[in-house]
Amino acid sequence: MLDPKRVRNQTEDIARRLAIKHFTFDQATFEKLEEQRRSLQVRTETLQSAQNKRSKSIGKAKAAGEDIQPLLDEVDNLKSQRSEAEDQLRELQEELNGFLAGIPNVPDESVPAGDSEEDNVEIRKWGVIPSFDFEPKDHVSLGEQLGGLDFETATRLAHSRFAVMRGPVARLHRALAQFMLDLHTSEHGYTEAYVPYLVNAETLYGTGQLPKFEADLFKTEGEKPLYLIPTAEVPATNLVSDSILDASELPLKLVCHTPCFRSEAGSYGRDTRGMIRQHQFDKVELIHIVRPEDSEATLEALTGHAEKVLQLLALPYRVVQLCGGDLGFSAACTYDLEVWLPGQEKYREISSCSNTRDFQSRRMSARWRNPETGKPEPVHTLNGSGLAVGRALIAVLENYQQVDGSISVPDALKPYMGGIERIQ
RNA sequence: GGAGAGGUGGGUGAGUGGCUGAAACCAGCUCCCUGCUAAGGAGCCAUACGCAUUGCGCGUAUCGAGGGUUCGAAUCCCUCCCUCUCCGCCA
Repeated sequence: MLDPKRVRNQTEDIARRLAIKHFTFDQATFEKLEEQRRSLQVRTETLQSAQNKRSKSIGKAKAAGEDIQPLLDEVDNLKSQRSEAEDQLRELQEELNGFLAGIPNVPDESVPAGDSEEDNVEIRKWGVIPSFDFEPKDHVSLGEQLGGLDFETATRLAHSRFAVMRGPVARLHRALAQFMLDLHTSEHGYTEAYVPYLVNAETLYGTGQLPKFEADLFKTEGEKPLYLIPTAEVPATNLVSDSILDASELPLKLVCHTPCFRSEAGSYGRDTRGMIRQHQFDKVELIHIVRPEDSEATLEALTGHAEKVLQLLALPYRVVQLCGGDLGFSAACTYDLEVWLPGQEKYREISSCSNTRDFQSRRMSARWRNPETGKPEPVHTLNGSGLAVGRALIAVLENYQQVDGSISVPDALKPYMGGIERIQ
């Protein structure tokens, strides 16, 4: 949610920057709604105030033994006017809220213009792209050959876009998650958190998935529906919703390993082969809750923490800054980490690190008490994958493959593999 | 799932229809006193929105949530949610 005051005062600037995100801000509608809201609110409150005054004087008049009938009549009249104004105000308020809730976050000035992935800007590269003296396979053939990746059975049990893992490959998957969790907690100062995998609509509203992106979510049946989380960002960021944090509690750094569930509506035909794009995948998520003045530097640090995972796994990658057209709804600025996949001979996204500034914190009412003003002010929230576990598994399989189709275990993962040095 | 008890400000906790946005205490903040420590004294101390901003400010809403009764609700009624205790069930 954008700050309504800011939208009012800097309308032109907001509209210009939202255009970079390919969002057309309907200034006329906003101004009309805002003006109506204001006059209705004043009217309602004035009537309410008058009514309250009469009601109070009734008590006094009664105690003094005076005739209260004239006052009662007056209140009756005020009341009908007020409830009419109230109904109009409520209706308008809902319309205005709906309008504001649908506006994406304003991108930072640093965000490059562009329409899609193609226009993202490469910031840096790390590592050496491995050269094979044989034709490298992709993870699907490698996984099937090892008996560790099974998509057919998963489809029988559930649906397409699910995977079954077995044996050392399943263990490698677990090892990756454990390794990431240990790295972030012991080297990068994160606190581990375990959170619900099913959340309610309010929680999803807080981080920005609702109301606009319900189609991407799995929803449970029932009187009070719950949704499977599409990322740990949702429950983990909402840990601070509806609260006022003390300055001494910031920054809050959380790491969270969860499965993620995405319906991937609208992605038919994309990455249908293999486990690049699944309905269910694991992710280790990094969350920062910070003071506003710290969020820019924090995004750099957060991205560095995710990069460290790839560096320790010796997987070549590059960092790109997302262009306006590729930026997510809640993000003001995003860096994607793209890992090299020899099977595709391409860099593919393995992490996305975003600064949402006060966009999510306003929606979920997460504030801190600023010692300088003594007032509660919205915190800044950031999130980043550190990393997507399924895609990390793909990257390890493809980059560490040997000529015979076996996989040598990366040094960093050996402590987690119970003595297995090679998967074959 | 069944029975009972309860949800009030950062915390404890008073408050059964008007003078209660809410006593008191604790924590916190400011000032005074004090050689240090300890103790003491005075005051401040919820949030959101709006109006006015030359300045003190003023208004509305909020006592788990929503609805109702009433001129007037933290207080009465209804529904829901949550917490605790006991029972059942289970990991």
